Amino acid sequence: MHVRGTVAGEVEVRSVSTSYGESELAEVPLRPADDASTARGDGGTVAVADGRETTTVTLWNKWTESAALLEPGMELLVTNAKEEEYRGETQYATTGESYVVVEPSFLVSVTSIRNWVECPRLYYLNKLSGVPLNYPVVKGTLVHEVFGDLLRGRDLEESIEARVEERGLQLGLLGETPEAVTEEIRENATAIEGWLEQGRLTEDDSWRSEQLLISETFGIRGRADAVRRGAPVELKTGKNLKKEPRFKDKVQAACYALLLEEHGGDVDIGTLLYTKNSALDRNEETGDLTPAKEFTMGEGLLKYVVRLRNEIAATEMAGDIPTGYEADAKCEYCFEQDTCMVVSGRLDQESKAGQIGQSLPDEELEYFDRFYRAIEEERREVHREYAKLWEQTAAERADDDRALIDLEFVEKRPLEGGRWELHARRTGGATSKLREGDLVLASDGHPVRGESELAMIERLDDEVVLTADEPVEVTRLDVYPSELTTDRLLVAMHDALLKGDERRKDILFGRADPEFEEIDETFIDNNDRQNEAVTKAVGARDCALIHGPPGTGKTYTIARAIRAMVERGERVLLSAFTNRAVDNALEALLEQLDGVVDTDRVVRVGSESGIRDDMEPYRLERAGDPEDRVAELQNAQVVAATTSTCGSRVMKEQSFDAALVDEAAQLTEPGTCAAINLAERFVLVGDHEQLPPVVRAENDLTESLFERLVDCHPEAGVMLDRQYRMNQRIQVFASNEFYDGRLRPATPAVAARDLDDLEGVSRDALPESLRDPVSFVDVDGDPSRYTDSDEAARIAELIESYEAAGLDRTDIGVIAPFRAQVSEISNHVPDDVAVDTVDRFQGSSQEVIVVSFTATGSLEGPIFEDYRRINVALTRPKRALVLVGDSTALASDPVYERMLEWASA
DNA sequence: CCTCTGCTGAGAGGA
Repeated sequence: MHVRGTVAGEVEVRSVSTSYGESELAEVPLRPADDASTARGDGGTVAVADGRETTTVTLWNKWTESAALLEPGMELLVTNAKEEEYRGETQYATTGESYVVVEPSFLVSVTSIRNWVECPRLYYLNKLSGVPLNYPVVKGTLVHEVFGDLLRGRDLEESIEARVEERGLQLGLLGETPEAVTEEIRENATAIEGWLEQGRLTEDDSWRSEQLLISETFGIRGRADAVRRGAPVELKTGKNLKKEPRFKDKVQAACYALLLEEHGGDVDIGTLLYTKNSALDRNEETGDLTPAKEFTMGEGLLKYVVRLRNEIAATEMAGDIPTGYEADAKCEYCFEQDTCMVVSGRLDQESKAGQIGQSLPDEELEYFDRFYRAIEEERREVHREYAKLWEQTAAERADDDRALIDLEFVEKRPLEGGRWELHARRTGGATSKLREGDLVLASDGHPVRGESELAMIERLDDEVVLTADEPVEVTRLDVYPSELTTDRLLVAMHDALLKGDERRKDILFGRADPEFEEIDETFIDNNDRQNEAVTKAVGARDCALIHGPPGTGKTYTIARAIRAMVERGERVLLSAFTNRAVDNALEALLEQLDGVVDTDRVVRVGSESGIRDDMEPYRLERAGDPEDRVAELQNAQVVAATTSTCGSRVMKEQSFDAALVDEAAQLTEPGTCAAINLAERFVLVGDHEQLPPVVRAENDLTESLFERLVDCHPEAGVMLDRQYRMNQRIQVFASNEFYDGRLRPATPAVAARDLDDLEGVSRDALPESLRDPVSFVDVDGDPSRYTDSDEAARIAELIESYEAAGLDRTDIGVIAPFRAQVSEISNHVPDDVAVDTVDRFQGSSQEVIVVSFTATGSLEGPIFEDYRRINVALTRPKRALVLVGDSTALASDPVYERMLEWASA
């Protein structure tokens, strides 16, 4: 039986004498995890400390190593345990068949285990500083891709040509030619092909390539290069003339064996394929001509791998930093020795390799610590998402919008290159977070336990079209939780602190004040603050901060500033958190650059699905001739990309004179660093009175660098104060409440904006209660929590009134706080009315906005407590704003009460 | 209690 629970106290390891001799054991007090105990904990009716709640699990011998990692509160799983009666109590103990898994829901990747077994410090450094673009790695990846193609039956030459072409940009940045790369890949691939051919002649092989595997029991995930007759085959690009595979390679294969075991296999053979071994390299001991080395994986190795995995999970849960002493690796043979010593020295960390260099100042060490912890907390949240793949039922996943269940499989079509196109039909109208271009887990029923594969969503309407390596008969799609963003945040912070220049850090840490060059030029002649903002941005030696409240033309200001920089011959990076914001800013910039710079010197970097269709002509194609690809990027005077893409290997090779970051108040500090790390100077543009960064955990990431710097260096900031969007009556509340009354209409025409200005619209045709630019409609609250159907019905009537007065439905937007209410309203109103959450409305505007407050009783709840959300909602309309809600509930909060007074005036 | 965008990935190798 399996025992699972939470460690309920301190664990001690001791020795005992048994009939087999001296043995080690650890007695772990465990509070079993079962549904009953969870329910009781919630209700609080049964004391948690109740003795009967806790049992004891005895871990024997080698498993005591894992026991020593345990802290109270950690999760523990013991498989195949035996039940024992001791003094009238039921206890458990490991058996010869047992595995002990620490924090099983923390999925450790196979690569992590492989790095860790070499040296835990190597694992840490890899996580902290990432792997830069280098040729051996790109070549390795290419050989793997070709291997996969061969297994899927693709022609060798065709595969090599296509794969090299796909990586044109990377190869170009590395200065490689297609011919030289092709030649090298061919050498490795020939070894593979020969070996495959041998197999085909002698036995009936069954193959599967590139399989993504997740084990909920062992807490491991990874992607096997290939599986042959149920056993893992691991491909290596290097040479190995020894008799045995390298130990870390064995460990890697053993990880896949564990993963395969959970998926119904029973494997004890692993194959390592060293593809640089050629026929000429006859092994002296064995006489081998083949690149393949088979080895037997004993139970001991598999258990050892799980113990390694436990060390990683425990370290991550505790937030510890490895020192290298955990391993008996020899530092002098390590490729990363120098890096390791520098990082240890700069961050003042204990390390087996020793430290070199001067430690960072205390405030930087403290900063590193704080943000390292915050980012790792985010990472653990991503891991919680993985765990939900098996902890939640399909229906729960669907309710959380994280899965589409009930798909009907239609067909699979083979694609060129051995991949597959999968078609399925949606049988319900369920919503989900999934979008076209997303990478998902496509399964025939369960994302972990069933047949499952990583797939790309090509189309998502009534029919779902996916592409994948294997032909899964897909009936369900799950969001695939990715650590990529977290990885990049950590690397960005590392680069800012350890690679950033000293002057930059003086500014970031408030040790020096930003300086500005005198500029005697007028850029914008009808708006002083905009002109000042451009002047500051252009003249900044370090940084400038532009605070742009709603409708104040910050996008235009950015575009004008970039044009001025480009005219001075500078190379500029344009960035923002979302693809939408990047494309908006780029659109405005292209207008400014018309006639100033060739459009082929403006490049948009990002994925095809992320970039808006009309910006596609500017998108940097990754595939093609290396020289061409790299020229397009290097010659670009303006490069536009999301901050996340700025952290990619390709972008990290680029450098700029200036970085302009739009919507900077929505970015975490490390997120902002990913962009500004690439430039000499930076300009942040945003509004910290609107929505803050989206983070999973509450921590230091919730305050943006923009907001912190506005406080720290007010002299570097400019606030745009004239808005071009709202009728004056609409603007008043936001101006007073959020901008100290400093926001005002840019022109009398803006101030007087009215529905009557629109063609065919007559304000007098509206019911009297809606004739004012701001109106309030009182609705008795519906007691349900996140929806209000009365309110939705009332909103539908309001829309009819506006339509009757001549307004086009596409000029109306409806904003609600909850997604549930958004879909409730969508069911009541015609399709061409835009209905969305506040968060998604940020950055856009409409002629008429209707806000559904969906609040009853009290306004408790984070959604209402963050007033920045109301600021966004109330500042979207140009000519008319209608607030719909329960006045009693709204009046219970002073800010909302003031809002009511204003709306009803 | 809620809001929710990014990312192809995970692993590529060198004594």
